[in-house]
Amino acid sequence: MDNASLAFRRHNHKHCVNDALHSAVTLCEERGVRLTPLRKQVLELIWQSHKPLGAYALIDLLAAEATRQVAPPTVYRALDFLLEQKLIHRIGALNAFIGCPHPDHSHASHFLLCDECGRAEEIHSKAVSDSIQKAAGAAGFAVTSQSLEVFGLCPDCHKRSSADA
Amino acid sequence: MDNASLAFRRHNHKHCVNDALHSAVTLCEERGVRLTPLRKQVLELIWQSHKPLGAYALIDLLAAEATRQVAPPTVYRALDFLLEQKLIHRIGALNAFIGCPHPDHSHASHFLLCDECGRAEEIHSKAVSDSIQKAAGAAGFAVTSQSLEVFGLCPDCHKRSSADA
DNA sequence: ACGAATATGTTATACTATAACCATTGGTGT
DNA sequence: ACACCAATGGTTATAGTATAACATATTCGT
Repeated sequence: MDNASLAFRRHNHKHCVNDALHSAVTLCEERGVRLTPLRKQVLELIWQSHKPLGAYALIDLLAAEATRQVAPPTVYRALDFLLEQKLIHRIGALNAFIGCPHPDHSHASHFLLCDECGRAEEIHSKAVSDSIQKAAGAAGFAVTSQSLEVFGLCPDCHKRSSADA
Repeated sequence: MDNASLAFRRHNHKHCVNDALHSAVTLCEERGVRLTPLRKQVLELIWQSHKPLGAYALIDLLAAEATRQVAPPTVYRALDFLLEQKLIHRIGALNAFIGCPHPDHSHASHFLLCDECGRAEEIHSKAVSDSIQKAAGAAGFAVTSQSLEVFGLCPDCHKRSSADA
C-alpha cells in the first residue's frame, strides 16, 4: 500500500509527510530548482492533512508558526512553484491545494473529494486516463493537462451516514 | 451532429441558443420551477458563445443590455438556479459558467477547454464516466458528482500552432 | 567582489462570491 | 377578493481568492 491510497484509511500520517518532503528535496535537486525554506515550509503545511488547504488558511498557519508573517503574494508564489514542480495540485472547485503523493512521474490531477470530511484521495487509474485521452483524441483535441474532481462520500463517511439513517 | 459536439466546428450558433432556451423552458415547466425573465436572460447571455463566462462578465453584459443594472448577488442567484436545474455547468479552474447542451438527462460535467481560443466542448463518453465510476467504486467511494476539465488545444488552434512552428 | 538572475517583501488592488436585510411578486387556501 | 406564505429580486456591505507593480535581498556563476 503506497501513500497514494491512504487518505481514507487509518495510517501514520508522519510517513506521508516525510516521504513527500524527502522526494520533494530529491526531485528539486535533480531538476536544478531550489526548494527554499519557505517553499518547503509551505509544502509541509499542505501535507499536514489529507484535506485540501486554501491559500489564506496557509497564510494563517504560517503566521501561527510565528516564524514569519507573509502576505498573499509570497504564499501564492510558493504555491506557483510547487504547482510547476507538480509537488502539489490545485483543486479548482475548492480553490484549494493538496500535496501530490507521486510527484516523480508526471500524471493528471484526479481526485476523490469527500463532501463530508473534506479529505481528498488522488486516484491513479490507467483506465480513466486512457478513456479521457481517447475521448479527447476523438474530438481532435490535443491534451496538455487534465483535472478530475469526483465528489461524494468516502468509505468512512458513507458508512456513518448509512448508520444514521 | 447534435449541439453537444459543435463548439469546435463551424456552425450556426443561433441554433445552439434557440435549442438551449427552448429546452430550458420545457424542462422548467415540467419540473414546476420558474424560468423567470432574469434567469432566462442570464442563460441566453451564457449561450452567446461557447466560451465559459465569468459572473462579472455577465454583470457587464446585463448592464450593456441597458435593461437592468444588477448587483452580484442577483446574478449569482440566477446562476445558482441554473446550476441546480443543470442548465449550466461551472468550470472550476476558470471560475466561469457555460451552458449545458443536454440539460434533459443528468450527467457529469466533462469538458474540453482550449487554452488558446477559450472555447469549451462538453464530452459525453460512457467509457469515461464508467471508468471514473469504477475507479471510485474500487476505493469504496460513493460518487455524487464529477467534474472533468481537460485542457489543451482544440483542432483549430492545434492546426494553427503547428503551422506557425 | 561583481553583475545577472532568482526569490522574497510590501502595498495596493482586482476579481470572485456571499451574508444580511428589505421590497416585491406570485401562487394558495379561504 | 382577500390575506397569507413562499419564492424572487434589489441593495448594501463585506468576505474570500488572486495578482500587479515595485522594492529589497539572496544566490550563483564568473
